[in-house]
Amino acid sequence: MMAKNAYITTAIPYVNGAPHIGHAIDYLIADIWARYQRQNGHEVRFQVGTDEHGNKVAAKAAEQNLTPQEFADKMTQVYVAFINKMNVSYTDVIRTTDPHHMAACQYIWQQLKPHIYKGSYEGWYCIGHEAFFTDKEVQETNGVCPDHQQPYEHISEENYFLKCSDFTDDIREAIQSHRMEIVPEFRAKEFLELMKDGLKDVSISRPKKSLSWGIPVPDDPEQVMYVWLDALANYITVLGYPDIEGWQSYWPADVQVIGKDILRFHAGIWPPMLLGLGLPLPKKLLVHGHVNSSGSKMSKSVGNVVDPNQIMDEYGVDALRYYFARHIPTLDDGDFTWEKFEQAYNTELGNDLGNLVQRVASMVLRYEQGVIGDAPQSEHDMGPYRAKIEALEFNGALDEIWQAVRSLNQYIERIKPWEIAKNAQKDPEEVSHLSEVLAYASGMLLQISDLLVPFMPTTAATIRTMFETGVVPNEIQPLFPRLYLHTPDPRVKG
RNA sequence: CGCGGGGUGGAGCAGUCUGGUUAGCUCGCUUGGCUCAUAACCAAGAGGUCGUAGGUUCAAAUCCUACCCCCGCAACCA
Repeated sequence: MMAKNAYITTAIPYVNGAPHIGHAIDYLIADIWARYQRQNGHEVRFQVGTDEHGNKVAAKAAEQNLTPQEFADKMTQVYVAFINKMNVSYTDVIRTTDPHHMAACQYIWQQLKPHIYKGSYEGWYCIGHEAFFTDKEVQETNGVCPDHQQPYEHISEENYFLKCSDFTDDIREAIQSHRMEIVPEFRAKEFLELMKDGLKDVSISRPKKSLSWGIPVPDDPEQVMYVWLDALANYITVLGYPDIEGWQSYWPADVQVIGKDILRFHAGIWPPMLLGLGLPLPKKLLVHGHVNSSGSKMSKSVGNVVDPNQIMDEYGVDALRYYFARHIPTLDDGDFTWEKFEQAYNTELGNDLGNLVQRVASMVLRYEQGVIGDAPQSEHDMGPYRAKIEALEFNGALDEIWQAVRSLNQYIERIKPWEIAKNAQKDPEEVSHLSEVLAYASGMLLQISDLLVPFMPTTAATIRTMFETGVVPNEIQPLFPRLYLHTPDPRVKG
């Protein structure tokens, strides 16, 4: 069978702030999917990137006495370093300031011209910022810009608009028929409800005087592209659209991973763009939830923001990947607390998995001098695991892996290799029995390690190298040593 | 009557569409067992008016009605 091409995308973060847990979830979900597909022989293209235009970036750059490009370069490095640290197996990095991307956006604009018209955009404008603010922001600040101590003005200006409304019926049909499936289902319902009166046209440009840092609109030097067209286009420009051969073999994307906050743009603006270009719609939009902290939203003012870098520094990448993959439901909101995290780390990673690996390895060392014998290949039923992954419920797939971990622990308890070892001193037949049992256990661990590959690639590799050569190395380090950095250590009395 | 999601033992969830064995699972807790292992592992147990009140039915967490509570969203928030 020929390897099938597969394409998965992540939302490109706006570089005016540092990477946070929301981004981490995005990358992690996409990476799990990508690694799973590769394991199954697919050729995977996996895009990450950064969104770098706009006034906020220009303003931040000015604060630091940098040009917008210099600032964006710096922030992109921060993001790429973060993505690497998470061990994300991306294949492409797209930057909205890439010359090819910018040229492609201008091409896209030209192609979309039949669906673009000039209109006026009304909104709340701050002269100090030279920018518009949303109703929400205006409301929250009681109509006065906190930075400039000036009331927002309600003004209107000339903009180009994309006629999303032209595509309402088509898109509704695509969602309902699952030609563009929105997962989970309730998000699809939510969006269909939102668009029931038709998609709204969206402003896709700003006058140059109010938005300087952006891609120029073709044939109109007074206008600059606003974020939507610029940022959303990345999903195809990164593949080479329109002029670099090869993009056709990856578009439409199999899965586009997004957060629930940006569903409306990916379901209401992006598809009209694609249809306007005559391109097929993505097959799936995977909408994940948000991560709360102790039940409430993470916010700087509440002071409950958790830095994913800290988690990785303290417990390692795979511990972060594990917690967010298993304890944050893939398709819904979840909760992070240090207590929950450390609990999961110590019990599930340390006691269940880590200790299991350790006990098997040490028995092979102690009873077999490290040499793993032969055993009939046993197959744990992978059906439920696969079903969960196909359904994009990665937390459920991890539950299945832990079933396997548990049953191996039970098996060892039932067979009691340490007793066989005692008997083997008198009864030579027990020698081969013991060898068989430990070989079976080692085989199970190899299988578990395969199942872990998409989720915890480093751990999976460690387990594999430990058992696959047939000789267990003498030095065994605990996979997940117990850590009590944020909760009291129960081993310490008093 | 804006829209959506949800209320199941201490915590997190499954089960609800297609009513029907003792309401399942993970974590925590208690007790027991074991000793290969990271104070780990295994077993048993305690703990639940399935949000509230009605209704349908031989039978409801599951279907119907009303109500209460929590959480998101409410179009340019990258």
